[in-house]
Order: sequence, then structure tokens, then C-alpha cells
Amino acid sequence: MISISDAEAQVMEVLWQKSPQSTDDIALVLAKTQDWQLATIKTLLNRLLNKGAISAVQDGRRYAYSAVLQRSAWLAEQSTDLIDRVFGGRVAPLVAHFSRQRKLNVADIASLKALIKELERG
Amino acid sequence: MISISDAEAQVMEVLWQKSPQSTDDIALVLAKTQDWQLATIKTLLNRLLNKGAISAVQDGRRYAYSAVLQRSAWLAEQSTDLIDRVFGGRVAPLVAHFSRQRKLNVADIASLKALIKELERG
DNA sequence: GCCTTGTGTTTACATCCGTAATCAAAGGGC
DNA sequence: GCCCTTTGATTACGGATGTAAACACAAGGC
Repeated sequence: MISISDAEAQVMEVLWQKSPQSTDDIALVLAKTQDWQLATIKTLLNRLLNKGAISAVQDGRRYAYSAVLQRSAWLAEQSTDLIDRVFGGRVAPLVAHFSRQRKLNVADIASLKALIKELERG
Repeated sequence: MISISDAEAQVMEVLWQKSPQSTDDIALVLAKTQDWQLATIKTLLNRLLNKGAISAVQDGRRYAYSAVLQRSAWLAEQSTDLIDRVFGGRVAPLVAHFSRQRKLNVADIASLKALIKELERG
């Protein structure tokens, strides 16, 4: 199970958006949200490479990086982890928490409803 | 915002179950799930004390520890954090994810349905 | 009154993480 | 052919974390 840190996840998001990309491409996208030096991004790319979360193909004098770890796999891990740790493995309490805390908007409720209907249909 | 680590959260869970408790009480409960030396638990209690997540009242030659940080506050933080980081701030995709993984049982679906109904009523 | 035992406090230490500077190599400009 | 620039690789470093040992001190047994 490849596990990635918060900062690394930021980089993965960029590659999940589009792969492959060069360091520069990635830096450009990240500049919108993070205030990182290029060096920092290089470090993160290297750590991700070392743990096999991304791959690199040489392209002239630079590399083209691609996501290897799937976003869906990461989602699954993160979600299951939280739900297990915090909500005893069940989803409803989390939703309940949000409904109480944070106001689900109309669209959220609609999606949930649709989902439930689908689930009941089997 | 008090932030606690995974290991610290284990200790908090014990105190959320029941407060106050002595180090020994806590160790007894933790022994069921963790393989920690007493010294480790003492360290965690101290770190929690230092960050104000728990309080201690002297009781003879030992302390009685109580949770200060509320479990609900911790839940809120953890949930919001995950949902923001991973699901763009919306709950439905998380539920959808779980439904796809078939992690929702009949009871879950029933609770969700009840919740939705409640939400729609306002 | 001394020694053991229990209990909290202090110190330790390896690893991970965020953040980055520095180094090295390879190409392009002149 | 040599030097600057680009780009990846190596090294750095402080703080958090997991895990725990060492220390200090008080209280009870003998």
C-alpha cells in the first residue's frame, strides 16, 4: 500500500488531472495554490518516484511524470481509513455529522437521494 | 485548534469513553488493542496535557486525567479535513464512493434515508 | 530511618515530513 | 571548445511522531 503525505498529494492531484507532465508544467499548476519553490516540488516528485506512486519517462533533458497510483485507490484508502478510525466503520454517522454541522446544500441532498434510490433498486 | 496525532487519538478514545481515569486505567484499556509500554502511554498523556487536550487532577500520588477536547470537535475537524482534501468539500461523492465499494449495509442505507427525509423536512 | 516500588517528568532517538539549498551533469550559445 | 543555464539528484535541517528508557521523588514496608 503506497502511502503519500499531504504535500505529496498536492502533486498527485496535478498528475491525476493530466499525465504525463514535466516538472515545469506541474510547477505552473501548483503555483496557483501553493507557494513552493521549484526545489520543493522536485523533492516531492522524487519521493513519489521512490515510493512508486508516479513514473518518469525521459524526454530529452527532462522527465515526463505520470501518476501510477490511481486516484480512486487513494480515495478508497483515505475514506476507509477515516471512517474506520473515527466513525466505527459506518458512513451514516459521518453524513449525520455533516448535516448537523455544515449544512448540506440542495444539490448534496439531491445527489444523496438519487444514490439511495439507486441503492435500493439494487 | 488542538491537533492530535494518531497515537494520541487512541488515548483520547479511552478518555472519551470515560473520564476521569488514571494512567493505569487507561493502560488497561489500551492493552486490549495496543502493544504499548507504560512509558509510551505516559509520554502520550504528557503531550496531550501540554497541548491542552486533556486535564489532570491530583488524586493522592497519581493523577486523574479527563478529556478536554470534545470528541465531537475532533470528529468535525477530521471529517471536514478529509472531505475538503479529497472530495472537494462535498459529502455525496464520499457516499457514492462507499456505495460503489459495497460498504453500505441495509442499516446504513436506512439511516441515510431517514436522514434525508429529516433534511427535506427542514 | 532505609530501601523498594509506583508514578510522573525528562531525555532519547530514529523516522517522516515540509521546505529548501546545493551539487552535478548535460546542452545550447558564442 | 568553454561557459552559463536548466534540470534532476543529493544533502540539509527543524519539528512532529512513535516508541521508550532513565531519572526523580514520594509513600509504604520492614
